[in-house]
Amino acid sequence: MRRSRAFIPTTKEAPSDASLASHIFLSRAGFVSQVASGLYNYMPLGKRVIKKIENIINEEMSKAGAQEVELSFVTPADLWAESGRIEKFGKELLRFRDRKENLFVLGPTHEEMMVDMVRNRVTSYKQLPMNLYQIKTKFRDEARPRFGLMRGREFIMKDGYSFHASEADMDREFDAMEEAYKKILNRLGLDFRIVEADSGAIGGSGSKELMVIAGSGEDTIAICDKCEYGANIEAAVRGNKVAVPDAPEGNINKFQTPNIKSIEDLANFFKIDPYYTVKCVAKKLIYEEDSEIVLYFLRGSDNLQEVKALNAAGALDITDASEEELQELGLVPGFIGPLDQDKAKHVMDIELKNAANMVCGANETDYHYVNVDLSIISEVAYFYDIAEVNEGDCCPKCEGTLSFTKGIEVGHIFKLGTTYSAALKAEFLDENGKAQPFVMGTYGMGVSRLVAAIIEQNHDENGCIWTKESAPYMVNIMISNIKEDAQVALGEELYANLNDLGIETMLDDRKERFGFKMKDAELIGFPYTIIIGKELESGLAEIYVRKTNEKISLNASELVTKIRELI
RNA sequence: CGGGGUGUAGCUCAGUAUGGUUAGAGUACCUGGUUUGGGACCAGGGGGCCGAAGGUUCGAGUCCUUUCACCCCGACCA
Repeated sequence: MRRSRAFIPTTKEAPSDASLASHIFLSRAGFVSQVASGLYNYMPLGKRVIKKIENIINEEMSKAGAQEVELSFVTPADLWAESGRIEKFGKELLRFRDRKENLFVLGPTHEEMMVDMVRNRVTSYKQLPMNLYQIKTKFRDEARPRFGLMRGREFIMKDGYSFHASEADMDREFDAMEEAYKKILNRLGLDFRIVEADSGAIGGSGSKELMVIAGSGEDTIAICDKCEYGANIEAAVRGNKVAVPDAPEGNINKFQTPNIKSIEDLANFFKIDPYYTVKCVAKKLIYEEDSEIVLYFLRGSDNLQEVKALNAAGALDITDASEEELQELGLVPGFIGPLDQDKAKHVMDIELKNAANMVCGANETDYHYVNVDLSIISEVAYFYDIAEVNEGDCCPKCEGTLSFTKGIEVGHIFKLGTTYSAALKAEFLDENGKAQPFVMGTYGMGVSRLVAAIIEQNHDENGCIWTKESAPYMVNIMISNIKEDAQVALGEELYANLNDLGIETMLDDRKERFGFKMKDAELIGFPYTIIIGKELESGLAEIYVRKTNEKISLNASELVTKIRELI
């Protein structure tokens, strides 16, 4: 492509609302333009990057034996009613009626559609397993889209669904997809981590997220410094503490603790480590029909992980409980303890099982118990892992230490089981001629989010730095002075040669000054820029490497060879 | 969905407290000239329903009401 003819509207200034590097540079370099909240146009460069990513996905999916399909974007609301997700998805589903007043939704994900396409067409175990996927625009009417391509309302996603006759076969495919996804991200040149994730309300036996490591990521992940273990903070677990603080000694006793309500005050009052205090976090759990107050007890040194708390109660939603609501139940905020607790349902953190030498509320204003041995209630109480891991905690898999980092979720793979096939009555006949629902897996990867993730991880103060397999063009040939015939001649010659070699090349043939064109090349982020300039008088030219900022000076005749060597 | 903010040229923004000629700057764009290794310079030029609707006024970008859009914090996010 000739730069003089290309539609690449670069700008010196970023849109005022952009704060993230990817958002700023993708806008400034003319890859995307915003249309409305969460809606973006892909201009030629952006479209090329999208295609690059899609091609890699297609190649790896094909190698893994998956077949590409394309499902209708507009989907009948009936299907969503059938699976029960029309309520669950709520306002994120964009609904509308056609001229015949039939209700439709724009697909935010396509489990229902895929199952619908397969049911009654795949009817025998002999046809299984089967893995179908598509790369398609999705629409979720997010309450608050943000960060440019990172979280749009309309976005491009690869979504795949596999159908199996058994759990074991689904597990096998799940692992195969994890491998395929690894290859895709490696080819894109990304630093990523595959982490354990919360399976949430969707159920299933497992889910993993593919996180691109970036400070601007919206997810916190806990990773081990010694092994491969990594998990979303929502799902992270920890190993046993190596060193625990010294325990206070004594017999159980009731102590007056005037106005001592917080863990900090309590620890100071008794001069003990918060590790030996019992914290109570009261939450209101929302279910389909009603709601209730649930008390969560955990060590004073820990914090409640809300997603875990939600899962422990099997509720739809969790919110804070107000003091009034607690008092109505006869609870005394600040002094709530687990002993003789009959006012509200409660959940104990797994670490409190048989914990000794604890200080906890006495369920009475201004009183706490000390030296409590919780083994006295450990037979009857409900224990669940509800604590959020802390930095410095032990890895659950090895001797290592956990630390936190931020990640961008670019993929999520799920073991769905029979959730959707059962709801939509998608069945096959097994060896015994018995009808069984498909055992399913689902595999998502955010294509447009990957574009942003690549730049989040690969940029500097001057602009984008595309990785080799994601770059819109591999080489940019810059003619420094368009009035110098020799420079133009060499540029044209190289342009023709590189194109013949199948190397995607941009020829910057604009009548602009050197600095202007360099800034432009840096902003766009071509991996390599051939600079044809003054030194041509002595037969030399340069190759500028965007990633390292180095300039390699060499004889003009060696340029093509060197480029082929570099790419 | 709660709380806050902003809408003026393609883009970034002045101007609005205190209403008053023809609404400004930078940048981008067009023409001509000079320049050509790090976002050049000179001269000339085009470009605006001041988000929209209603109102107050002799007069509204500026005051009032309504509304829409976008952004930020939070809640939410297979």
